[in-house]
Amino acid sequence: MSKSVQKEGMTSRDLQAAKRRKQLLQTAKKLFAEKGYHNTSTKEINRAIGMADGLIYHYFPKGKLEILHTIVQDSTEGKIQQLEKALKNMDADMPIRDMLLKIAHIIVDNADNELIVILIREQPLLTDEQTEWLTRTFDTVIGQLSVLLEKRMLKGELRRLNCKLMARQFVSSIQSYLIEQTILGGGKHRDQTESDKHLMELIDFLLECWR
Amino acid sequence: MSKSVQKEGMTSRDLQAAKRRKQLLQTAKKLFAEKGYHNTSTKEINRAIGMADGLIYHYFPKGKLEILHTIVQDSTEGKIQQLEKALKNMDADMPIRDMLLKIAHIIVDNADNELIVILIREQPLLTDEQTEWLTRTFDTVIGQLSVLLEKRMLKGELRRLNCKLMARQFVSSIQSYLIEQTILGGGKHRDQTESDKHLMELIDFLLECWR
Amino acid sequence: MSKSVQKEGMTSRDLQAAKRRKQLLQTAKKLFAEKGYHNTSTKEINRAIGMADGLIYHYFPKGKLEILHTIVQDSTEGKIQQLEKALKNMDADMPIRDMLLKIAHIIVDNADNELIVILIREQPLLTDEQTEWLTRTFDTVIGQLSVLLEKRMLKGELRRLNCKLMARQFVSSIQSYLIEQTILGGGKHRDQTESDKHLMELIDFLLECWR
Amino acid sequence: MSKSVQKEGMTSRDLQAAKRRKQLLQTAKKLFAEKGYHNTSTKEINRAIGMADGLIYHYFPKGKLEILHTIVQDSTEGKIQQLEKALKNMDADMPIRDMLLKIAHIIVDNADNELIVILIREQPLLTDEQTEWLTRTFDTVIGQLSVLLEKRMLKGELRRLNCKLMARQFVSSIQSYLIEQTILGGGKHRDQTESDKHLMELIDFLLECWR
DNA sequence: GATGAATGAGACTTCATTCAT
DNA sequence: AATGAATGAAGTCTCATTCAT
Repeated sequence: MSKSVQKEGMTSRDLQAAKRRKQLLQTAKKLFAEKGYHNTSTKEINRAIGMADGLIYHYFPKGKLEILHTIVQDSTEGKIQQLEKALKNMDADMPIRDMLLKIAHIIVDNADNELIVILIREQPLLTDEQTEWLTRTFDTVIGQLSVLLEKRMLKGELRRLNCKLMARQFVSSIQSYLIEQTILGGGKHRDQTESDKHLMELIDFLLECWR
Repeated sequence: MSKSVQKEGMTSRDLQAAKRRKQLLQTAKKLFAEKGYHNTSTKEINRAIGMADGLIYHYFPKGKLEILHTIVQDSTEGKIQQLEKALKNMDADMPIRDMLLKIAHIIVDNADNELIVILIREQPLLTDEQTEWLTRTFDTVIGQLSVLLEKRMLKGELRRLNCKLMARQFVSSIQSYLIEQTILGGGKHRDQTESDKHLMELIDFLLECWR
Repeated sequence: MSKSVQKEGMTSRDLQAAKRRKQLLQTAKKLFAEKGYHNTSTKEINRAIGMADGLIYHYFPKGKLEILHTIVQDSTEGKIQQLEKALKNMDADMPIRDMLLKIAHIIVDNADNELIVILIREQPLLTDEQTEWLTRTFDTVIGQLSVLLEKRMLKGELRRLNCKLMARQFVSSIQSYLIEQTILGGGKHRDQTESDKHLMELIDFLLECWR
Repeated sequence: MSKSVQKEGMTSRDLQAAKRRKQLLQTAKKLFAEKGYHNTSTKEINRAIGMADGLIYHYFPKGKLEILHTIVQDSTEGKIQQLEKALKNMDADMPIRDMLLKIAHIIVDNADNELIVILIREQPLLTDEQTEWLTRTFDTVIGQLSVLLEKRMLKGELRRLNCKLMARQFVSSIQSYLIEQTILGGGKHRDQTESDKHLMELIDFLLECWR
């Protein structure tokens, strides 16, 4: 009876416990992203949610590292599927500019900033499986994206160019944008509108290049 | 009297000391890049170069963090100047493809992989000055590059496009390439030839887009 | 109303509870003997019998130490009486070899191996009363045994020797045998037949010495 | 350059360190024997010798268990050789009573009480090698002792009996004596004279049996 | 310059025990 | 009776740093 799935038949106590666990993960994620895994003590996590020191080992018997792994697992789980599905169901008749914008948003919104920071900064601490996930995600997106671009090319909406490289170019742009916003950006928090404008600018330029 | 510059009048003892210091920095850099700053103990560094535990504070009185800062300082020092100079002296008559390839190589070779990993992973530990260096480097390269591209555009070698965005696109591509090779790549060590081919492919595609 | 004695008028719930309690004691005894008291957590005991963590304090309100004391109490209770009775009722006409063998078996069978390990290893944790039991048992056995041996001596079945020391010699032999089988033996589990043969050999040799 | 062997060329600092290490082992041995391994905290050991908390890991990097293993190693090392040598060099012309007394004293004096308590109580924590040492010691002593007894038998000083079993009987007696003095005896500390008298009594009785 | 013993704060973790449900 | 979340003291261990030699 998985704690995270089974929601019916849970007593209020189970619910409370599930809530604690979730809160613990959220707080740890925030702190890990902010200050780094090694710079965040378990005590600090506990204090942040007003929890007794030992309780962490009730929820995560293998300790602090299990928390990190669980955070990454929970945050990435299903994301490839979501991405693949979204890309697969992309409407072929939608204007290409709208399509690219939509894809960009899916990637950017899907990738929460805290997760990105953790994945990059704490990568040596991740499991092999999780490290592999990073690579696979890129490849998947590029693969499916190049298929979509190819269709547009055949319809004459784009010049005849190497689709794979077009896809890589698109992903590189988004990646740069994300890294700038998370790792390098540090404190600069631009507002949503400005962010959107930046994405739009990127995509319009790409289209100009590809037409 | 900077230890690393002044070479005349050094006794053999001074030379030995300078050698030790250099070795310490190299080893620390390697370990920091491999396992992260917080996961590398000073003891580990000392053991790696067969040095006594206390001696680290002779070379770096402010301790471990000073080592990190020195590594970053030494590794980045003069790099912007080198880049600026290289970009400024770029031959205007060189075929554009060769020019872009040369620039790409300057960036890639300039940026040693260990440094990149450290700059990205340990960014919160860097001094403000060093953090700023990261941003300035990008801006500098993009600025000068866009000037170079504009010249080519005026000569009719490129389509009329936004030069700033072209430059960003170029830098994003290189950045993606570097990140793939360092942070994400993990164990995959491609050989030099394959790396060169990849860079060439990127540039040829960019040129195709821009013409 | 001792839970382990009173069997009539028990509801099925009482029976279930009595069963649990017994199972808990058995499992704890096994684990304490195997890994030591301090190396066995209450959680481990609970998991082993599939019991909730808190329930241990329903059965043993004073906690873990009470379990140890109860194990020792239950295991030793009545054993001196049994021994005394068995020794007292020893048939005076039985061949002396059979008598000694019978006594040896009474001691060995009476002393279950897990109990011996616990008594010796965790002796500092026992109550004073229980510690005293250990000494008294030895003295009792030696005292009564020496009486039995004296009778045989008077009947001319044995040489004229110090009966007390004969008894001690007998007990020492059995003790060595038991310690070899429990503390030192570790993994070596000889079968019953071989064990019996060893005891017989010991006794035949003693008789040879004493005749 | 082994710390415990090389004594020449040691600076006063080395000597001081060696002294500390020895003191640490002695104190830990005493405390482990007194209160048990799990009941003795590292802090307690440190306090007992006025040492800083972390220093234990300078001397024993693998921690508390390494201290126990070192204690057992140091205490047992060379003891078999000593025993074997002493038994081998036993004067064949010495009166048999004196010989047995001497052997008893070698065993008893060789076996320091703290070590015995630790070996028996903490046996599950020992290395396999150390556990094996216990068995081997018994076998060795019994083997050599039975050779010595056989010689006496051939000289007519003893009856014709099974030498191996005689040796076992001797060792069992000593073993019982030791266990009584250490594990079971608890606080009772008899004086040396009384102890000697007890051993003598044991041996005289054995000789009476064997003649 | 060099050594490594010494320090002690603080990290992670375990565990018996309590208690609301 | 039963559950398992909650508690917090205490344990083991790590580590950057200091300092006498």
